[in-house]
Amino acid sequence: MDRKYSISDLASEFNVTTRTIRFYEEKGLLSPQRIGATRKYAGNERVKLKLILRGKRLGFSLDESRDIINLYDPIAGNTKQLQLLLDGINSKQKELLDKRKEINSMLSDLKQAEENCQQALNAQKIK
Amino acid sequence: MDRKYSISDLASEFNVTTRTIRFYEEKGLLSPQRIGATRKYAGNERVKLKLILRGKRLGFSLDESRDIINLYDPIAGNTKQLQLLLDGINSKQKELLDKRKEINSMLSDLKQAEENCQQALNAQKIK
DNA sequence: TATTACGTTGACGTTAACGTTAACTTCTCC
DNA sequence: GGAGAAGTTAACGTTAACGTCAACGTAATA
Repeated sequence: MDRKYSISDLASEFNVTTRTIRFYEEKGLLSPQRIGATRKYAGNERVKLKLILRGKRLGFSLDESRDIINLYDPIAGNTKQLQLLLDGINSKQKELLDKRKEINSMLSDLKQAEENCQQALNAQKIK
Repeated sequence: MDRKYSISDLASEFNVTTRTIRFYEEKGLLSPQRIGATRKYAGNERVKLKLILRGKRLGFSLDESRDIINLYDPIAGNTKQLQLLLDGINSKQKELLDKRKEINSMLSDLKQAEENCQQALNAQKIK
């Protein structure tokens, strides 16, 4: 049905303030329609916000998130543009694979710490 | 051999400024030895710095990184302390699993975008 | 011996990402 | 019709994470 959302709809759905959403617009990350002065967000704008917040949780800056969003942009006219877009996508993919590797090593570090901790706890129990 | 490092050794190895390293100390994340007034970093301090920077790349704040470092702390005396430590480790593990999931969905989004882009490029070639 | 390199401690400046407050409009509802 | 509730712009405040001097000490080296 292609619903529309008010600013506070999105704010409460994603647990951010309306100030935050307006700030993202100010930075060129969102571009809602206007009914008079009031903002109205269609589905694609909602998705953008979702992408921004996911980016944030993964340590991307707003500038980076803007770039990421643009990678999904279906405009990209000529071949050169498309090639640039593809390069951007590939580079961001590598970046993410690196992050995933780092997460994995962090997880294995923590697993080690967990075992040590378990060990020490068991030693206490025996006593 | 348990080498020691100067502040600029670490700075150049990890590609940060000495200011950054001193700042981390100021925030209680590092605690190098002193030879006179000069800082000297042993292996464990070097590892801490590594953990901090990895944390940063994954979107953790310095406060969070300090907590993470403390999860590896082998002091943890009594059972209650150990249990708390274990809880902290488990909670951080879950957090990381969440991040990994988000990375995976971002990767699959990008894969989709890549295919679309490839598609469009092929369409250009045929022409 | 003077310059160059590296170290130190302040202390103030900067940027990203919002928070907060003010002053105002517009809509709904009792 | 007046009292919220939700929207707006504008402007200043705040915090984290450093950058950037300045002013100084020390140690090697040309």
